Amino acid sequence: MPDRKNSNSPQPGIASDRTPDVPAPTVRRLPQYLAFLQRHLAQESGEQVSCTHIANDLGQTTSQIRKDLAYTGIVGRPKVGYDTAELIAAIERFLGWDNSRDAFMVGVGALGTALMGYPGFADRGLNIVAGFDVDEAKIGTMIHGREVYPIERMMDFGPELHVHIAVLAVPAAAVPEVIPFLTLSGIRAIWNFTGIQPEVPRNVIVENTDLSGSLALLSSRLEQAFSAE
Amino acid sequence: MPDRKNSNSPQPGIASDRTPDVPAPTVRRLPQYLAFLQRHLAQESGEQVSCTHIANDLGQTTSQIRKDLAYTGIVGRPKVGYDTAELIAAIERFLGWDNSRDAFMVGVGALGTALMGYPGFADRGLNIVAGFDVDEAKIGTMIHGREVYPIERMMDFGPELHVHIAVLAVPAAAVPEVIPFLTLSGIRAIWNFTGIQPEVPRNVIVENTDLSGSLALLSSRLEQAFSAE
DNA sequence: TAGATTGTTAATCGATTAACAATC
DNA sequence: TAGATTGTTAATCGATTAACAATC
Repeated sequence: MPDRKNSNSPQPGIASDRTPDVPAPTVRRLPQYLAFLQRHLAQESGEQVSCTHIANDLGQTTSQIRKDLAYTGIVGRPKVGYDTAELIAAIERFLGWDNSRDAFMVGVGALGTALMGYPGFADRGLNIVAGFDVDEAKIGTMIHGREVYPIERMMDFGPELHVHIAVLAVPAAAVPEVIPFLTLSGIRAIWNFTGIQPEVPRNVIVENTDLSGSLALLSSRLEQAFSAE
Repeated sequence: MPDRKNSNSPQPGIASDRTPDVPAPTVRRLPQYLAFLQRHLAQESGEQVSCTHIANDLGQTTSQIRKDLAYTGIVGRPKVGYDTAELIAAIERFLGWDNSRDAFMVGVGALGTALMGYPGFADRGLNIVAGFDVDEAKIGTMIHGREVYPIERMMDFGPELHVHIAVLAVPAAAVPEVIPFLTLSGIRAIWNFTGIQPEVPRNVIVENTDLSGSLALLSSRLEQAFSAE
């Protein structure tokens, strides 16, 4: 049996798939480029942009910028560079940020509440339409204009509203008991802020955002700096 | 001139430095291990733990666990494994999470407010003692028990309270005007949630936590999954 | 045209995984 | 002792950086 895992070799005569296995680090950098390009477009003579330009502003190499941008499918012009508006459109399209998608907030404690008020989500097409919690006291309240429902109701709303994304911000200990509600509601992607890896069916996408990992990096560098004194 | 950059070769006769250049991915994983170990210690017969044990729970390889743990300086015993409590202590010590450190929250909008109410910081020794903002309406209010001051006051409080850490959660556009206040206040480490790379003196540590990078990864995988249907 | 910039291949770098001798 | 697990070195893998021909 041939090992086809991660095969990057294009098969002759067969059109290549839409997304040819873009490295995660590249995808993570795209929003940075996007933010720069939006600032750049607002300036005088910002219609065109070169890799040198982007690299200087973001403190990266031109090689990396060129390689990253190539994944979005955009084509530049030698000597000239890229058309800024076109490049913005290409990145947004690649990320799906040109359409808005609805999502549920699961767990409306301190972090969940904060995230619901964070404009960065809506700016990027992620539209939180409702909150869910197990806490009786929170049910029926409004958070930044969205109502909070008992978690069981997700199984009604999910299929009804065709919502496939959940932002998970419950306490770590509650993760195992909450996950079944998500999977039974038709959720296909979970943005997980709990720090616990949830057990989900293989077709459900989980993206972990772990604040403690970042804090660990900050802490250890600080330790190092102080101990060097 | 010999190239000493990133030299890992220990010099004979000279005691090695405290922190021998631990890879960032390793540091980011340590909090995961810590969380597992704390759960593990609470169980029956959780006094000892092996790499196999940790790897199974977290879905990683034993090689990686062993390598990561070695960086913290802990020594295990063949056949037996590690002493759980000792391993917890070693990781906390490595990260500096065994002492608490004070920090300022700069920018108390939606995200800043949320982060101030997030118990995960205090659990890991990061103690937010005050908030700062430019918005007149917010000054003087209390957020989760901490008062909000005008940003200029940071230059008084920083040196007075010996606070060296700032959590930065102002709008991206406000970053350039806010940074001078931090550096003039004796801030040495910035946990940056703005998505903009701030210009700081070389001795100031900046750790970027960019939610949009994570969202980008989630979005692109979702795009891919939907387009495959 | 001449020169700057792209697109892409090759070289380098660093992290992960595999393997295995040492050890309790 | 026999066998499981550590500590560590070697092999693999993948991302970043460098280099350069193609191009407008």
